[in-house]
Amino acid sequence: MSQDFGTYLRSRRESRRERDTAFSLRQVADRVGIQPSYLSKVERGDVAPPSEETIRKLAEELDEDADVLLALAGKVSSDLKSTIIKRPHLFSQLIRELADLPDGAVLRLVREVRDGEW
Amino acid sequence: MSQDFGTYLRSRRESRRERDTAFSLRQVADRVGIQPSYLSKVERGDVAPPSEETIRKLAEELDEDADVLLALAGKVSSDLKSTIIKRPHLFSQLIRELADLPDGAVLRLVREVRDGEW
DNA sequence: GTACGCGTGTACTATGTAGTACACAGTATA
DNA sequence: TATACTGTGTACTACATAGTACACGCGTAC
Repeated sequence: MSQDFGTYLRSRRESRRERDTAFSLRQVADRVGIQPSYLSKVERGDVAPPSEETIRKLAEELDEDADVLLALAGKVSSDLKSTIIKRPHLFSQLIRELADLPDGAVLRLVREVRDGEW
Repeated sequence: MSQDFGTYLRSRRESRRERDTAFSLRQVADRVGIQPSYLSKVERGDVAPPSEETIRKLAEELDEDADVLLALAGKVSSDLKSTIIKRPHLFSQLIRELADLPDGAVLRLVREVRDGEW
């Protein structure tokens, strides 16, 4: 499950590398501010996924969705956490209500909230 | 912030104790399966809040809402996390959309989903 | 006046998290 | 054939998490 994270990360990096040699493991690690050996271990799932902060930097570097990358690492963005924590009863209810609904229904809800007057 | 957790826990326990002497710190700790000295430290904010599992037991013991207690401890229920992690893009969007809406609007949404045909 | 239950202080621990530092062998480059 | 860059192996670390174990002094009830 957190093996997925590394595998995905590597595939994304390798993919970018085909067009741009600046996406070697070493150079990405340098730009993100971590040791290449560490990134190597992360990509091979040899160690647990990095911290949220490091994942965010990797996401930006590779032009990926941070929320998705965090999810692959088994984490939830800290801003979402704090939103839930501010009104736990309300948000817990809602999320449990939506847990089993199909994508379409949730998406419709997202749009309704965004467009509608709430 | 996690001082709140202990303070709240103590007040809830003391409150129940007024009517039922079985709610001494020692007895609650015993029933929950932790050391009294540890619960003492938790209630006084001397240590960080316990694990989710222990918080759940405390919530049941004191007849409190687990989500609220977890929130006071700065945590989000793991079942909510995994719901978000399964569809990160969808749920992250939605939660950010709702973050700044007033309680009433979110509540209306909860009800709408529960009652409506979705 | 002692046994009991109470909350608390001190000391310690196992496991997880999030990495660093450095050396190494292989490959490409000049 | 040096040089440079590549990914990786090994060893180590600081800090956080989630507690346990045991002893202590205090008040109360018998």
